[in-house]
Amino acid sequence: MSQDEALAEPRWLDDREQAAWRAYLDMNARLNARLNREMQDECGMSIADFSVLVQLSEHEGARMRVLELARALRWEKSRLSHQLTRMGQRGLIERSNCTEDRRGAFVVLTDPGRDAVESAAPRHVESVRRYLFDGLSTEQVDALASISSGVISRLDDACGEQIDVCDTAGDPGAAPSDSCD
Amino acid sequence: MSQDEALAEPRWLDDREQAAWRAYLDMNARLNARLNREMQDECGMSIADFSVLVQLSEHEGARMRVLELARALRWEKSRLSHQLTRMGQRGLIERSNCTEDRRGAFVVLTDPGRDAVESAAPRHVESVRRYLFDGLSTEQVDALASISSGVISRLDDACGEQIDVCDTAGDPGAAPSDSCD
DNA sequence: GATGTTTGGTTGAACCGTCAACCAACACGG
DNA sequence: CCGTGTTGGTTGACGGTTCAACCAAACATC
Repeated sequence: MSQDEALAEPRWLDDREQAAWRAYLDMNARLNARLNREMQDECGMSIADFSVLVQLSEHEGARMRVLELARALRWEKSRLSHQLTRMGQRGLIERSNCTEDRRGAFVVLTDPGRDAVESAAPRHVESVRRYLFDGLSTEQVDALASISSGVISRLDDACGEQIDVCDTAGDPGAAPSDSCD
Repeated sequence: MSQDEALAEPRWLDDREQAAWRAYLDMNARLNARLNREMQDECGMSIADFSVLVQLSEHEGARMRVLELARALRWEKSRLSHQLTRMGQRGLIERSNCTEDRRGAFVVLTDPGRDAVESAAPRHVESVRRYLFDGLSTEQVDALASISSGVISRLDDACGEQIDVCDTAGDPGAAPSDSCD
């Protein structure tokens, strides 16, 4: 043990970093938990449901191919497939098959689905405001954005070295326009 | 719909806030995924396993009561119980019953458990450094900390209004000392 | 000492996410 | 037409999380 550590010479976190890391982890866990619970209690669906509905509702025709949706959400296709099954059972979306490419499938927003997302969105934004943005200065907002995008780009870089599910074809900076996951 | 919205008058996020929120969500999802994957691939355990082991190893005697552990991790007791069962099966911890309070149970770190956490810790820190701290200025580190603790305290406040699993008896600022979840 | 309440902890079912396997349809070379 | 590979998508099993129910020991009270 001590030999490994001596060889690897790990640079432990200093006090400030420790404090920041702990606080970040704590915030994360609790903010996610809270937003999810509120969404569940007030709107009867999960944040995951909501994210899917948002993507779909923002897309013209409110219908998308499954993989297109998966890429937009940065989800694995398997996860999305399971999710769609559940959402289909609750009537939030429907699947319809694609005539051009008969392997493919479309996901279509149903009327109840649209109602659900339209009623959930403002409440969700309120929560995000209440817990996050209403307490932040504009500098803090910018700091959060720049920290986040820095981390993201470092993760992207690491993506090349190791195997990972990177979207090879990127539309960097394009596409989605609204608030959600 | 438009009536509800008119009544509730939701303050949508402005562009900066949107950008920050999206970036934050994205960072979160991907950083968690990455850290978890690395922990799994390199050390054969999850971040959850690691967190439990860290708490345990930092505690004198490397043994804790179950609820003490749950409070330290801010986990529900049920979640912890399941987790401990799995970890017990893999030999990372053991349960031993408490003679003073015969309802109670101790969780004890086993030797393999100690080996596992001691080998995992430096690698984990390296990853956190690589993706997060090595790319942040000291101002950004402080900003992250202050943003996080702000959100946490707002969540704590909201805790009074609504039902939630707040630790009523708080040791605010006390206890845990090292890097983990 | 019977009775009710709280505390410490486990269990089972249901839901969610990941992984690996799989299947059907396109695509292309020969 | 036949193989071979790739793409779009689903499925099943398994680990993880939550919820509600449960149990036993402790405590309290009369």
